[in-house]
Amino acid sequence: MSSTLSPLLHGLNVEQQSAVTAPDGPTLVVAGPGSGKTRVLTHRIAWLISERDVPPGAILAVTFTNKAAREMRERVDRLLVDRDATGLTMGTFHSFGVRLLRENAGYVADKLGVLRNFTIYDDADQMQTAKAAVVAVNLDPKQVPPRRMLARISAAKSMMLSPDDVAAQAESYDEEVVSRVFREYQKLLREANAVDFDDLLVLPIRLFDAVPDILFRYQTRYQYVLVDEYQDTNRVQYVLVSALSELHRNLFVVGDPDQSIYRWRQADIRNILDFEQDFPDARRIVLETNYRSTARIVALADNVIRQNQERIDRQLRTDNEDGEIITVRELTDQQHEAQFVADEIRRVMHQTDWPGDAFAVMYRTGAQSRVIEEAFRLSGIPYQIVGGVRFYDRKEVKDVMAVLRLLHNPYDQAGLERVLENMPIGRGFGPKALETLLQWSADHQQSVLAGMRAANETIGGPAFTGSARQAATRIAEAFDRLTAAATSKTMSELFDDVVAATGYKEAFGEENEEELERWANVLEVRADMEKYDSLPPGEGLAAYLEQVALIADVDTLEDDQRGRVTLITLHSAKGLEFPAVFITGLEEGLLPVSRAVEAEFDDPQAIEEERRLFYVGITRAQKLLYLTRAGSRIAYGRFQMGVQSRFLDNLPHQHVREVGRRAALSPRGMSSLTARTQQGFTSSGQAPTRPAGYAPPVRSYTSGERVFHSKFGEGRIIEVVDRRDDQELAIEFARHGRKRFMASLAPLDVITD
DNA sequence: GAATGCATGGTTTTT
DNA sequence: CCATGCATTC
Repeated sequence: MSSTLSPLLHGLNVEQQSAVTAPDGPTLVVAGPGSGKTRVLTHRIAWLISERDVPPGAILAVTFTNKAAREMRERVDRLLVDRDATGLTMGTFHSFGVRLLRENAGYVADKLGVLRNFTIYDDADQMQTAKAAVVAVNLDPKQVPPRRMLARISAAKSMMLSPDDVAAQAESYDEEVVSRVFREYQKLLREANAVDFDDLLVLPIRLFDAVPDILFRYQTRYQYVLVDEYQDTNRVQYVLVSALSELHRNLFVVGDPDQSIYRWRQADIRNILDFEQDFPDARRIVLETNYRSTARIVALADNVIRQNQERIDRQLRTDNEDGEIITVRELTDQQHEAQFVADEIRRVMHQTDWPGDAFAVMYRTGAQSRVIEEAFRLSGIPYQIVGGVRFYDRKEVKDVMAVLRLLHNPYDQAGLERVLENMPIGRGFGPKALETLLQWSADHQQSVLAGMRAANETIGGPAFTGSARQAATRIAEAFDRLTAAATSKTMSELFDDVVAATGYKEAFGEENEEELERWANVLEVRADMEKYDSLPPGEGLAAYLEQVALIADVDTLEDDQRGRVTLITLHSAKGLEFPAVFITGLEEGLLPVSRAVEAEFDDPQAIEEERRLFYVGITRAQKLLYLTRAGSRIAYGRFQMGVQSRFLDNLPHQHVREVGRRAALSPRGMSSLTARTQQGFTSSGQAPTRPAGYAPPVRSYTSGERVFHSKFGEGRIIEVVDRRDDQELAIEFARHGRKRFMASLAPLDVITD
């Protein structure tokens, strides 16, 4: 390396540079929001390749989403001048897990009993399997909800517990039940030659245990292991990463404990907090200068996160300018809230020329997007939703996908059930026949398709009734033809065969608008598959299915969707940034979510995680930040009064302007309706008490009041016109004459003296 | 075995 | 409010 500064270090601050050029050995980078974490990672990788001559194939970088991986790879490519990053392994934990299982398919089949063409079960498949498992162990799905079982099973897997482990540790009937369902669930997965998301992490570790040579090969290969979002890794991921980096010990992790928001998914914050205990020689680098947000936003974020008890004290800093004041806004109900967001986006767009994609609207639960969507449609604001019903979750898309899955993995029970239930080809093959088939498959260790084929074998075949046998024969023939097509035709040709052989097209009416659209979605799958036409037939199918299984909501977020406002959950928003951010639904029960509020006394961590989530949202904003809430909203079809979120307490009032209805804010703890009624009967005339330091509540202005405007200085209100949710003010300024403002938007303070 | 209608109960968050 | 599951009907 020459003595001149590497171009890779240009524009990096001292801490960032020391992270990028950190010597070998374990390194922990604690990176606050907007502190250039992605830059550090990409520059580090580029630096290893170009300055340290590390072969790209010796580097493994793990990210949280596919999108992040994609972007990071592009950035590394751009940073490398006369080299390229071919061979660099970059992806999510799950995609890496799949890759590992595929690369060692022979051993995986021998030692773990999972064949090379395994299917990755999605949520619905997992749920179906969990339900079948509950039934199989003679329990009632109504009393033992499969949903909850699935959560428990997933939790167990995340901690690398086997059904036997769970059984051994069981101390209650409840845990006993979990272990039994877990064992059955696992058995069903194997019968279907399927894996769930957790298996993608657990199976590689089991493989390493079974065949240490394989682990050694990967340890040798990956001289450098880098992990992004380390605060959100769970136990399995921790074990995987530790194992892989054990030989070279070049583990470089980046994370921020304050942004840990996946505890419910067994993310273990101790992974990052204890990093230095796990690796006593670890180097620690702290990035705390924020380059993303205005000083006001940073101050607010800092103020919010400081209220968490369980945290390492850290100061967020920025050299950015103050920026615009932050707006806290209360609206009467969720429709008004949505309309406010729409109107405000319109207004700011007009004023700034920012495109729609400069804006993001965030919320705690997916259900909240609906009303916002409606308001946007009415206002003609283009938007894209992250989450909600994904394209690949649409029924018609999943139906077609199920056929493809079955062609790839003839054991795929969940796939077959879907086909039989929803496609014309399944006519005449009902639940009874299915049960017979599944039983036969389990008994004979044969695939479900093989069972269909064996329908006419009088000895040893499944004991179908006459009509079911006919149907089975028909189905078997269709799948035989399709299986042949799958190995000889391109993906788009295969698609055509699939819809023809299953009679699926006929299932859609011609006149019905909705059905036409659903059919259009099916055709969209074809367009999607065409991208894989260039691959050899068998491989195209495998690659396509895998891609679809591991795709996440954020992965579909398009950067080139110019002009579209992003609607997104707070969870999905992690790692993103936008010039303007609206965080909606700042109400008790929503943010923090009710489950956390209920658990408040048993589990204070739950509320703290909610606060971190709020913090993540705040720190996505670069220039403008709005926090909104509705005074009431319709939940479960019923009217409900809202109580302001505790997270709006104690905001630094110099950075915040609160605008809302005149109605007093109710104290928490009782239903707001009750609170208001009680207030109505109080004769003391005293305002309800508030926690100390609470910023003055939003107020309505009255004519004659003296005010201070941040730009025009002192003035007096001479006219007030009430508007919906707002007031129009005419103000006479001492030095600037008369001006008109909307109360909600003008940077005004009332001069009380 | 399929279509239709009613009741029920459920909402965090996601790879 | 909604999606899902179950019962009733043909």
